[in-house]
Amino acid sequence: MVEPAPTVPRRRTQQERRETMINRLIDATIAVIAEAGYANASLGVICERSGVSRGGLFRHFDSRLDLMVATAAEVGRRHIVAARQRLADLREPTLIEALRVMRNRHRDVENVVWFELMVASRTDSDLRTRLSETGRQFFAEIVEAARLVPGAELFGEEDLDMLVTSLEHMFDGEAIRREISPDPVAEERRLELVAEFAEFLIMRRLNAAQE
Amino acid sequence: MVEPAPTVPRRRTQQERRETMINRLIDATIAVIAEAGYANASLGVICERSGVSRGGLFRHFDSRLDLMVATAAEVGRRHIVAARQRLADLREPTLIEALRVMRNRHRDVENVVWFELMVASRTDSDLRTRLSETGRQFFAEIVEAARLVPGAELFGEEDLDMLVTSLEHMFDGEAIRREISPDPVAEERRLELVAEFAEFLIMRRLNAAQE
DNA sequence: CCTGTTTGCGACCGAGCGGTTTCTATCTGG
DNA sequence: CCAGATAGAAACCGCTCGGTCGCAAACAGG
Repeated sequence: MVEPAPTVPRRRTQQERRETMINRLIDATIAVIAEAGYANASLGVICERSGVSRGGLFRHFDSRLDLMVATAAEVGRRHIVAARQRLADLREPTLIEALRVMRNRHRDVENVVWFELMVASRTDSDLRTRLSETGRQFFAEIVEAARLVPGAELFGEEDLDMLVTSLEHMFDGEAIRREISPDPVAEERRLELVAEFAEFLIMRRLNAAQE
Repeated sequence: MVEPAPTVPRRRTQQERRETMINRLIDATIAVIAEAGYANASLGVICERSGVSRGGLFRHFDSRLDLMVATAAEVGRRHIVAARQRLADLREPTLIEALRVMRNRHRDVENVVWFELMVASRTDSDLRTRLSETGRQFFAEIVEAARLVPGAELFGEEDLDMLVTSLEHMFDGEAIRREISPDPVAEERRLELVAEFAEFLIMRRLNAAQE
């Protein structure tokens, strides 16, 4: 019993064929949304990019919306995995290190795609409906990941949620702005400012707890 | 000499005809972008909304891009005018009042349209190029308007710019998020938090100046 | 009032869109 | 090895898009 010659591709199961196809499509969708935006991510360019035909695409996704929903779930997943990984890499991250991780995450394609989907959701009720559950889960997992940062234990769920959301908005806006008119000096100062503020908040909590 | 009967519209100059036409088109464009987003603001719906024909539109704007650029200039103008007005209304605004003004501004149609245009700019190089000058001017005027807030005099141009930009990003993000999944409690807490932080910054500046 | 110019209209155009259909290639279970 | 099922390709469809064009109405100025 020998393996088939390497020139002839080995037999793949239907499930394998299916999964590679879906992965290629989602990868291409992520790349295209990041480069061209949600509205310009047409099935034509996604198919071209992924090397999958239109027919092949519709075999696995019933509509463009379905593809976008699946893509949202995937970028959300990757975002969380990467964020936890980066935070775990530096065992005891300082505040500014953790903030830098967060900022870098928000500059990555995954988060840019998520942002594009959120902005599109505002004016596309179908997309908004379909993404609502994914979104809730995603936001919850973000806050959960934020628990890995020292000092986070001082804040209740609601406060931490609000803090993290505020930072997300700031870094999202910065990520967009820097692709229009970059300002690295201000970016660095902003990071330091936020770090100082976070330390201020932590100090205040500690003092309050002491009394 | 009598005025013509009111049933017969009075004679208008060519310039008047032109200006009312342009105003109607830009007003409609603002409304449509705010409701449907930049990508879905097609000339068809803009014409329908404004009551102007396609031919009429192209008499005054050579392309959709030109219309969008003109719209950007107009929303920028209105945003600044309104912001200055609101700040002037309360003579000596407290920090939290000023922040509330800013937040309300960012929830208004004008700023939503500006935001849509900025997000679209990221992936549309033509739009980005055409809006770069308008954008620079706009950002500068925002920072200038921020000088009306007591405490602003403590900060240099660059620092104030960075602070205001950070707040803009936060409020922009919040304005989008609240149309997807509103959270009024967190919004209020966020405003208070930011006010506290601003006070913290001002205090630190004052102490630093004292030494 | 009358001629030339500007303004406004709506039918029309090619291109690209999301989605369907038809047909072939590949895998599956017996 | 073979019949039925799944995967993948490509031509095709109706529709909407931004933009053009020829014509009629409204204004301008002598």
